[in-house]
Amino acid sequence: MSITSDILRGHTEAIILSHLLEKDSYGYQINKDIMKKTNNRYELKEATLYSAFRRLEQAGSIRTYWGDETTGARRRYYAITDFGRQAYLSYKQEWEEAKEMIDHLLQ
Amino acid sequence: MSITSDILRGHTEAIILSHLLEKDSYGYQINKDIMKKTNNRYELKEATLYSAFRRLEQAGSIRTYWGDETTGARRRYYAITDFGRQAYLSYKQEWEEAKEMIDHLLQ
DNA sequence: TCATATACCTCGTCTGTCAAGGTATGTTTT
DNA sequence: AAAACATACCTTGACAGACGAGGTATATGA
Repeated sequence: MSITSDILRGHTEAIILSHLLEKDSYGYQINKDIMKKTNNRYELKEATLYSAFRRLEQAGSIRTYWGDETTGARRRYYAITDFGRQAYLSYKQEWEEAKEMIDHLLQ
Repeated sequence: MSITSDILRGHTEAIILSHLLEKDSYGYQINKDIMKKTNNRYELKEATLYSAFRRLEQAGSIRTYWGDETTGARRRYYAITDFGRQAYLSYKQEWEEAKEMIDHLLQ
């Protein structure tokens, strides 16, 4: 596992929630968006993505529904819930605190 | 496992290296120093600390020696190597990049 | 027809963290 | 004198998130 992966560990759910704040989306699209947003420096692996979706749904942070595409592969959409919005804010604050702490510990 | 633990995951080695930049130290002291530095908001657990020491030594980032205390419990000191100093700088740069990336992904 | 892109998913492995346990020495409190 | 605490080291086994490797299905373009 690369250092980057370990540094990013634990942020997956927050990254997904942040993405869903704007609008509902589906796995494949979220993956592409994140790659684009980071200029291909970070690719959320599919297995990682789907296991995060499962955790988020179980926690009640997102809900899912099937898209009504009449052509192409079916899409499973994800929507953030009110609980998810709160979780996102909580994550974000934790990140701000952790960031400060790590900065301090690394001088 | 708390969210904080997962966010901090992967920083342990860098935190230790940063600490050893100033002066040689030993496990118990490093642990106390980190707690103090973070106002008790973060405690590096002993098992985590010692497994990090093992990885760092195996990688050649630190070397160890026994202290010459004539009283009290013996202390195993750790010293950063030149390779470790490079590793530290590498970590730090990765952290700066990751930080920017996460900030961007969380908006 | 075959490759590629879109779109979903699962299984098993790896690795850092940590709870729980242990050993030993010295000091302070009861 | 005994018990509790602080200092100091260490190991084992389990957990959980990340991910490599594999799978399924639909549509399009060469």
